Amino acid sequence: MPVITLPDGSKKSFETPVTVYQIAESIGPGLVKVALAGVVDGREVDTRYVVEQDAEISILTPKDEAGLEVIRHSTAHLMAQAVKQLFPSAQVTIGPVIENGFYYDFAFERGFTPEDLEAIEARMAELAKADIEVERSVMPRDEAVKFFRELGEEYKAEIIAGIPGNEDISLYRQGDFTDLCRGPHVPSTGHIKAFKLTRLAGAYWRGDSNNEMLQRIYGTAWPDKKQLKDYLFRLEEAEKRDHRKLGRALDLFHLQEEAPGMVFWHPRGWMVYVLIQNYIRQLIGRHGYQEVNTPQLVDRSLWERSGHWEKFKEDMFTTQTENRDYAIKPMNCPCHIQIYNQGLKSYRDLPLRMAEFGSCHRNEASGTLHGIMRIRGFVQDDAHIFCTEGQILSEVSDFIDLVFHAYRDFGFDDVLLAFSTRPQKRVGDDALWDRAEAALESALQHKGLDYKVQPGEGAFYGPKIEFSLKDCLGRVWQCGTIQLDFSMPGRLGAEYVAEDGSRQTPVMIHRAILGSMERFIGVLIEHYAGKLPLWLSPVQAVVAGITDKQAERVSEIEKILKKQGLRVEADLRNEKIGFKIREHTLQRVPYMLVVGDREVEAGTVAVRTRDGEDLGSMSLTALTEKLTAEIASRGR
RNA sequence: GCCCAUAUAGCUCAGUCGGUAGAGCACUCCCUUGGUAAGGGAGAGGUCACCGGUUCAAAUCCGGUUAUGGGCUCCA
Repeated sequence: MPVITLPDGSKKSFETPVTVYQIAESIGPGLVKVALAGVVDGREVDTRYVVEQDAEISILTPKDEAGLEVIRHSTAHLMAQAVKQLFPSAQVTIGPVIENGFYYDFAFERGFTPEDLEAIEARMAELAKADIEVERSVMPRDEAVKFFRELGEEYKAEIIAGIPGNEDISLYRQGDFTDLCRGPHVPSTGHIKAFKLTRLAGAYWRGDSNNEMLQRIYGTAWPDKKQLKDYLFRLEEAEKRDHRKLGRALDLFHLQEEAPGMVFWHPRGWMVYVLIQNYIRQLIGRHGYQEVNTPQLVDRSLWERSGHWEKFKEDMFTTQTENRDYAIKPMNCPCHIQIYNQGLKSYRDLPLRMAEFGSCHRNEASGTLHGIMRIRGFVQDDAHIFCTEGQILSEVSDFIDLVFHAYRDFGFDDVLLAFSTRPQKRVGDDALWDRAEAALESALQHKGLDYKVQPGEGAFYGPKIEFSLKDCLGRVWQCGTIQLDFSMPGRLGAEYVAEDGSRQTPVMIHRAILGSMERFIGVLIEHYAGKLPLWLSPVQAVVAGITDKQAERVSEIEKILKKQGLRVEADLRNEKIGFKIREHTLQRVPYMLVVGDREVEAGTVAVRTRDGEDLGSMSLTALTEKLTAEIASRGR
């Protein structure tokens, strides 16, 4: 008879086989009400699952991450049930759990409308209220295929056909709706208490753009109404931080129809841009990089030799004169090799680190464009390191330090690493790839860093490490990258003279810290909700008088602070001080320096932060010291 | 590129049944000299994204194009 071990180590023995539900019952009446599923010896099961032998068991409730996933998964089923009731001709396909919610893809002869969504949501609420039991059953594979075929669910039948023949097919039935599913699911629909359908989208069957387009409905689900409300509130917060909104509101940049996917930088935005560039310049200068600049327009033949033409010709902008075809450069590496190739290099020249704020254009598919985060014309903080195989470890290692240092200066402490290996479509033979992958991974291990492996996700010429940072809302942005390339230098004829006088091909390391300047600025804007740290603020302080009596002193202060290298503006408009403060606060200007008769008299300014904090009056010297210290600390 | 939606003043948006367009903010001018998030008044401002169709008549209905938004696919 089963002896059950609970998570706290306590044991309970039962006379006869018991269900997870009964176990919950034996622990306490409160638990029974919230029990969603169980974990038996590490396997998630329904509450109706019968435990016959000794086992370690835990009960999943809405408080557990796994319990919440059960709710979300069951909400997806609930949605599918509602859709089938309202639109019987829709076919169900897949409906997985995703971050914060779920989606379900349907094959339907027309698109769903927002009105449909409301109807579906209303029906879901009814079905949840009816508290319909959810029952699991098992069917042999062929029978299951037949079952779904007869229902007209061709996609489900196709999914089952792909499941190994020896596996049981489990089905979940709730009222008139049956779905193929591994489970577990909530015991009854009444456990689904708080959900909302959030958006409609198209999605390809099996994620393949050659397949038909399905209708996807996204939803979110939570243990209770309060958590749902909190989530919707967080969504609103994210919307307020949207870099496209802030970019306009703070007069940083704009985009317009005549240049899709390309940015018009306004003075304030460009100030941020240049500040970041100068920071990177200074940083990599200390790490032995030399900055270069290369042409925008390069003959097609170079891209053919580099291998880009074959793989990316559809995505490159091209132009021609009388008898030559050019491509606007989509990346900088082939050009950097041209500089390398000028003059014979010695092993003594290596490692040679060549950096460029390389302006690149890629004809990204129209549907992928997004604000300044995903654009067609962008600038990479790019560099290529030419070195020997023996130098890889120290170069990669140094770069990892560089990335972490830079991210911290920008205020990001949480950095995630991913290691990507050889993709299907690639250049270079397998022996090269073996060496490249081993070199990169050993650098990673040498540093003792945690990283995720992404098989097949490498660039076509070599494996890579990607550096992603987490912003204050927990969103992850891939920015930095380091990629080993054992192929392109050889293809483009780069070589050096080794110690023994022989000609050797250098290894090339592609790397970027921020990735695209545009995208990185977009990330910064959203991370800080526009309140850029002082060192990056386009306007660091505004000086304003109470009335125009102080105008002269205000201008004088502006001049003094500017002379000290601070980015200061005077607000001499005929407006009340409250109005000026409101405007500059909304513009996220870090400091307001208010000058009234008292301050003129005392030779001070009254300082107020953009967060509304009153720092009182201080002398210009004290102010400058404070600001200088804050600037020096950057985003740390 | 694919699916769905959207496009009206500088910005954010309203515009009913098809009858030549409206608000708030911003802008200009005037009054106001006011101590920490909006002082008051007046004025100016629109080829309703673009092209075509239906109609006596189109911001409105239909078709196409472009861009934008949400996804999918892609991302050297």
